[in-house]
Amino acid sequence: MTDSKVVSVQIADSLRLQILSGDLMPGDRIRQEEIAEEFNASRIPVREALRILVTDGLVEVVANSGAWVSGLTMAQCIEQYEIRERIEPLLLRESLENFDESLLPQLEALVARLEQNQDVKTFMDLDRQFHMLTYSGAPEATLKEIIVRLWNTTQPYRRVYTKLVGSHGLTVTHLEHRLLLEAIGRRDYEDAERILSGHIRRTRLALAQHPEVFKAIND
Amino acid sequence: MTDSKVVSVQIADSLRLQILSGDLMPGDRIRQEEIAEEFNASRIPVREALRILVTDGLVEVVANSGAWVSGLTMAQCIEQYEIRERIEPLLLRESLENFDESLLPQLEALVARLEQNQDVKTFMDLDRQFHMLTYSGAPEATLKEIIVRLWNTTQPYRRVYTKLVGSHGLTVTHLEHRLLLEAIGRRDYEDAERILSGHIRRTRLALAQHPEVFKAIND
DNA sequence: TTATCAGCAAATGTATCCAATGGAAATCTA
DNA sequence: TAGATTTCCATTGGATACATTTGCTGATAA
Repeated sequence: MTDSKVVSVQIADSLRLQILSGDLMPGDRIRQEEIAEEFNASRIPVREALRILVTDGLVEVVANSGAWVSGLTMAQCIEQYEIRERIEPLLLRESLENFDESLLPQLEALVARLEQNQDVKTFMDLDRQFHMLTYSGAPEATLKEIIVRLWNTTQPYRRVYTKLVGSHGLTVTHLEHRLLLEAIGRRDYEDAERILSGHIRRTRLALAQHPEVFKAIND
Repeated sequence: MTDSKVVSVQIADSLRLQILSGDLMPGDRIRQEEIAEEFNASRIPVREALRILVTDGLVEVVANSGAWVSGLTMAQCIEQYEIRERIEPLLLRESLENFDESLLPQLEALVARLEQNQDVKTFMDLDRQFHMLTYSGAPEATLKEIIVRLWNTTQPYRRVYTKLVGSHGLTVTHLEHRLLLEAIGRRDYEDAERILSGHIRRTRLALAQHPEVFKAIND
């Protein structure tokens, strides 16, 4: 039932993966017939899939014109970081109030792997896993949905930025992860919130100093 | 083009109005065929419309089962107010940094009409107009979209609550509107942000004291 | 009485076909 | 030649028909 035999959802899942992996980039056009052929399906489920991805913020559909992978201007991307800065600490607190302590070793392991990692793709994956695991105690509601959406729409720019600064541009990131992990271990909600807010804020400021990231993607 | 001859968008607009007006309530089922007949259309554009409304957070679609008007538990509604509390001040600041002074008389007029008004439906309408007008200087981007979505999904509960407390339960609201208007007139961003945050917070706390609002809607 | 299961009806999911839109090349006009 | 107009075609939007799923109903048995 959850493995979703519904074709439209399968197509949406596949396209989502392609976008988040960077296989499809902002601005890329998505033609219904092309995708339909790819999945041996008709265009109907493709259209449903596109609407689902619009809900995720990953695709833009224009009537009688077509669908494109969503892109952000630098101003929009920064705005999304400002939003995250204000609401992710809220999600973290919700999560910590009901947190499963047995997950701490997994968090620790993720931080360790992040520190040793050199590959950009792996970094994106592990970083996301780490933060989402810190949110695992929070209910599956609007707040989490909004935040996942913000992570998704900013992912292409985060990836290019990460590639740009390289692994030794991430030393502060690793320190912040350590701090966050430690605060969570102490169940110090307030400290954790503050660290997380600063973590996002610093990333935002760093991004703001690299307009070339956006020029690179927006052609 | 904006008058949208696209049937799916027309249907979505109509359903959205019905939900926001309280004509359709949370939990109400939406049958594709029924809507299709109503608009002399096939089920295809109805399905598209439902997906659009999912994006708005107004409808939930379950595969192979059906579509319903979205509803919130009390906890979810409160969470949405907490989100608003943190991000609407941000939108307000964005707006005020680029605000059209000539709109001040309109804001003033809306506040005055709100104070004199007795009707619940009119209150919902004017209150929304007032706040949205204070946001009119902000760019049409993710932040505004998120906030409109939060206003939409919480609207049924706000309506029932407003009906419950009656017009003399809104005296503090009117005072807060006055304060907000005055701060905007002075272009005092910081003060405006604080007043708005408190305005939302107070409403959240008031709602939290009336669980019967949610029981009334959730059957 | 309660639980279970087969079968049926109603609603959703998808395929195929046709209509309508919008952009771009091609043609015409001043 | 520049600009406006027309024509054409690729692509999306919608209608009809059919396939699939769901969940109800009622009969049967423990």
